[in-house]
Amino acid sequence: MNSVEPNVIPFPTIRRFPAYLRLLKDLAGNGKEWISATTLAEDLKLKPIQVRKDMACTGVEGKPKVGFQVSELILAIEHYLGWDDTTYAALIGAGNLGSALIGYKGFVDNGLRIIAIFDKDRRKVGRQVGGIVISQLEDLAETVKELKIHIAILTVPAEAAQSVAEYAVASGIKGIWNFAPKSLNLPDGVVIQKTDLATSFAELSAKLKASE
Amino acid sequence: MNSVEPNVIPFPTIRRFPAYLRLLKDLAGNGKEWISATTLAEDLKLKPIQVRKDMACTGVEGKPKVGFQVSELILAIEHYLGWDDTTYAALIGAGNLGSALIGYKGFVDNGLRIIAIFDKDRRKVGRQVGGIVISQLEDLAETVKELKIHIAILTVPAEAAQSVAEYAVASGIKGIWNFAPKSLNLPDGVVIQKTDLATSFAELSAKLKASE
DNA sequence: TAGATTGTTAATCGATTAACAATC
DNA sequence: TAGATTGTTAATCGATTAACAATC
Repeated sequence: MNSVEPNVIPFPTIRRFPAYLRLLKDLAGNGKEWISATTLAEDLKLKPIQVRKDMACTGVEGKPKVGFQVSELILAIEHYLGWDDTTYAALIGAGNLGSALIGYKGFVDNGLRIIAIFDKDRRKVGRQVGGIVISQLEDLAETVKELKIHIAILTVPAEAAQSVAEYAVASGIKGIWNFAPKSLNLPDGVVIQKTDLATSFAELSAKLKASE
Repeated sequence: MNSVEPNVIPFPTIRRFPAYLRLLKDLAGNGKEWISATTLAEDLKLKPIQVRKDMACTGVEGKPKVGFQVSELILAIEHYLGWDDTTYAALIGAGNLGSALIGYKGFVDNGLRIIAIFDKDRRKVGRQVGGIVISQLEDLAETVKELKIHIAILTVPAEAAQSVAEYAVASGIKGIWNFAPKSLNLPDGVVIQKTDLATSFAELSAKLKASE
C-alpha cells in the first residue's frame, strides 16, 4: 500500500470480518498455515472474488497458488477491529438480556470485558450477576473514570433508553451498544450501535414470506 | 400500483420497518392519526426522501400537505412482515441467551411465540423456563408436527450449531434463527437468519476507531 | 391562493461481480 | 511448464439521494 489514504474499509466488509476471524482461528487451531480465498468462500457461502476483495482490505498479501497466511490474517483483522486490545464496558440494565450478556463467553474473543453493572432498580443494587455487584446508576460517572470504561451496553426497557443513554454520555461514555428497541438521539461524536431483535426477525419474516 | 410485479421490497427497507412500526404505534397510542414522512425522518434520524421511498413500498398512499394515515401504515407494515399472524417457534438450547429470549416480552409485537424448548443436556430436560418445560431434542419432530411450529431459534454452542440445525431441518423446521456464532450449511429452501453479537460489535469497534 | 408535502423520474454513490493479466 | 490462485481494472447492480412536478 503506497497510498496516504486512511484506508477506509466498507461496512459490509467489516460485518464479514468476525465470521472470517472465527473460521481462521478454527483453521489455526487445526494447524493449518495457509488458506485460499476460494476455500474461505466455500466455507462461508460467499463468492471467491468477494473474499479476495475483503482480504485486500486487511492489507495482507496472498501468494498465487497458495493463498493467505492464516496467522497473518488473524492478526490483521483483530488489529483492525481493535480486538487485540481490551475494551472495558459497563452494562446498564440487569434484566434477562443483560444477565445473558454478562454470562456470554464469546466476548473474550472481541477483547470486550464487562467490568461493571448498573441498574435503576434499587432492589437490584448490591446483588451479583456473574460475580459482579450491581451498582446504582448514580455511581456511573465515577466508575467510568476510575475503571477507564469506554462503552456502555444498554439493556434497559425502551421507555428508559433515551434518558439513560443521555445520562451515560454525561458520565463520560463514548460509545453505546444499544439493545433497547428504541432509536436514540444523542450529540454528534457519540458512537451508537444498535442490536435489535425485531430488525433481525423482520429479515427472517421477509425471507420466510419469499420462500413460500 | 398497476404493476403485476410481486412487489419486492429491498432488504434495507425491510430492516427499517420495525423502527417505523414502533414509532407509529407510539404515535397511535398518543392519538395521532396522521404523520408526515418529514416528521418520521426526524425522529428516526433518516432523510425524508428515504422515508418516502420506504413508505411507497408499503403501498400506502399519502396526502400532500398531510402525510400518511398512521393506522394504515401500521397495518400495511405488520401485514407485509406477517406480524399480524402468530408464528410458532421452538427454542433449542436452554442456556443463558435462550432463557433471556424466552423472557423477552417484545416478541408479541412480532407475532412470535416460543411454545417449546429443547436441550441436548439430559439434566435440563424436565425443568421449566418461563413456564415451558424443557424437552429432549429427540422429541422435536413430533412437537413440530403437533404444534405447527415453523421456526427454530438456535441458541446452542457454536460446536453444536451445524448438527443441531441439520436435525431441526430433518424434523420439519422451515426457518432457522441462528444465534450461534457459526455459519450454517443447510439445503436450499431452508431459510436462515443469523443474529451475531460479534458482527454487531465489529461495527461498533470500527465506528469507535473512526471517531477517534 | 400559497405552501407544505407527496410521488416520480433521473443522477449519484457504493458494493458486488466479472474479466483477465500477473505470478508462483 | 501448466495451472491454480492472486490482484487489478472495468462493468454491473442496487440503494440512496436529488430535482421537481403534482396535489391538496
